[in-house]
Amino acid sequence: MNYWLFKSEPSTFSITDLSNMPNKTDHWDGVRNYQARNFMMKDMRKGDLAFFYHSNCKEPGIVGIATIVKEAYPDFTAQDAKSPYYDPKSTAENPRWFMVDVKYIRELKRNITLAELKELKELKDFPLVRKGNRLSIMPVTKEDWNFILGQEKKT
DNA sequence: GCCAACGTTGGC
DNA sequence: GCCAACGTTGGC
Repeated sequence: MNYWLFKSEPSTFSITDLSNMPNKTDHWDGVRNYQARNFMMKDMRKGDLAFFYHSNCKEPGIVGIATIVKEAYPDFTAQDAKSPYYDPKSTAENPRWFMVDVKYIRELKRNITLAELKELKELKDFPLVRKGNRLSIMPVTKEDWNFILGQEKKT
């Protein structure tokens, strides 16, 4: 089993939005980055766990946990000319972009903020805290996953 | 709102 | 295949 981190802007789609979806499940559309896509296609499996990260907001940080309930399949928003994620180069016959379905598990007891994660020397190799990192989906090692979850109880 | 960092595009 | 120009991300 693998661990992940998913970024989302809460003004677009927050952890609360996910928890309010029917069956607390939604498709994770709009990934338009090859590296993120390749992670989804190659390594992401049903049952994997993911941190839900709020980006581009007042207090960026990890706010919850979700799980993968459906493995990579073509992102239909790429073929919808009205969608902001439309990509004419992605066709039904030869889809370029993929998505997975994720289900809400729980919110963390508190927001583990980016500022805080940056302070932790144990996480200095964690991709999220590296300068200029723009990956919207990234792998998390088991060690980092457990270490970060251990921060939840601290104040 | 600013701007550094980064990925993509397209001319050559 | 190089690389300048451009658009986007996302912290601050």
